[in-house]
Amino acid sequence: MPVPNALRNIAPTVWELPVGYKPGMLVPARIFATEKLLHAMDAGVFEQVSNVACLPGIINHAYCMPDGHWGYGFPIGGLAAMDPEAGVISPGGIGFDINCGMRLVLTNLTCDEVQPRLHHLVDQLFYRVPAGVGGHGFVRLSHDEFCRVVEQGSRWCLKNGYAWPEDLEMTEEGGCFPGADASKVSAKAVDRGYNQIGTLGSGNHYLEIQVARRENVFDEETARAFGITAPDQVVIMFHCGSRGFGHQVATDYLQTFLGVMEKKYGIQVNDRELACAPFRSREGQDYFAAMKCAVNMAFANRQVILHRIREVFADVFHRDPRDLGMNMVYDVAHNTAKLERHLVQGKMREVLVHRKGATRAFGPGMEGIPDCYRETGQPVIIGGSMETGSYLLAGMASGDQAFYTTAHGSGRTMSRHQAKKLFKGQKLQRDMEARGIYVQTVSYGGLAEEAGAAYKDIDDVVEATELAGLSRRIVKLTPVGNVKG
DNA sequence: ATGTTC
Repeated sequence: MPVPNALRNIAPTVWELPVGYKPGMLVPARIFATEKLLHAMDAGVFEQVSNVACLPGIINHAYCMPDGHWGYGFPIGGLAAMDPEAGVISPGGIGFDINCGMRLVLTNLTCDEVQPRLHHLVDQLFYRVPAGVGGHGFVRLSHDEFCRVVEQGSRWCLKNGYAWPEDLEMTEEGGCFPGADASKVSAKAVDRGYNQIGTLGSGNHYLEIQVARRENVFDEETARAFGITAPDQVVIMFHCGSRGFGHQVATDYLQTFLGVMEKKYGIQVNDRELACAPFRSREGQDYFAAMKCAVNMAFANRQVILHRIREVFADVFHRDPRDLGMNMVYDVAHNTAKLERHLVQGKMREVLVHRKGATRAFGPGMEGIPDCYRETGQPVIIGGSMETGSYLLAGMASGDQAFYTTAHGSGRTMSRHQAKKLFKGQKLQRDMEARGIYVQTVSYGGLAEEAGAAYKDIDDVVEATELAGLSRRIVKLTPVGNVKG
């Protein structure tokens, strides 16, 4: 793919489109990538990241991570920090699947211990963690009770027996963004979401049994701090978000913003998909409060899924989940907007950070990460495709160059439509089983869309984040079992 | 991503 002529190489893994690349840019646009990944990016990335650079109140740069690709308004892999007083909030900078994120859970089992029961284990997970479009969960909630879930997130789960106390500490922001207000959420969103707690969803959402092979440990000391202590230790990784609920919240407020952006607030954008409102406006604050509900719904969703996973392991291995060492490493969000304090031009100040397909990666010693990770920096979980593996990384002090943010996954190289034409789900399932990965899916078409070859090489993506100083590799994790939504 | 095109 040809890159724009105006693109300048600032450092080996940093590329910049200067102000003036297109009219209206307030700051330069920065792309983190190796030369190989840069050339694998679609033209939409350059178009979209430079459009983001035109949004009112943007600070420093508009950014795109190494796994960046074309998305709704913002690129997926997009990062933009706004001045909360003069800037805007934009749903396109967060994504439809609000608080889509990753959770990584330990076990003290080895691959050899799991292997004889792997099929049964994956089948049970497939049966007990509902997946697929329109899937509904086993938690029966009234609409009113669901409103408490979305205001309290993981705290609701703790009160209702779905969490261990320490799970909350190992979740970004304790599993609850404060200030969530269910009265800012439409009845339609509540109606779509109230029966979706504890469900995986579809698309690239999955639940995976993985192995930390000894030869894939990059930093043994940090791995140990993250709970990876034994050769061929088995871990569980899953990826999902706020389901139909978050989707409806995003849809509702995109509509609202389109109605007021120009007429009421006089804001012009290059693309209607960048619909936004001043952060301090009524509409902006309402969306922020509703978005937090979706964030908390996703935290609660992943928490209830973890509860179900623990039940399945207890049944399959006839042992208590505590005895199986099923503690969380961490839970990271990769589709959010959040007020954070950052050093901007030598001054600590509050900024509104939009991360869309981009993971917070706080470095060592920073406020807001668990004490046990103070020395190492926060754990960062980056999911690859179901065929090629995933990574556990750590935040770095040099992450300050991008508001302590890193990549979130592989990034697609082809559309879902193309992948479906190229791959056949049933054959893929057989091929993967021959290579030691047992897959269960609700949809063979959906499986084909997620073929490893439809994604960039995860090794390339994490290498780029490390070279750029955004996050460093700790352990590569290899899949042996997968439940595909 | 998504009661996958109100």
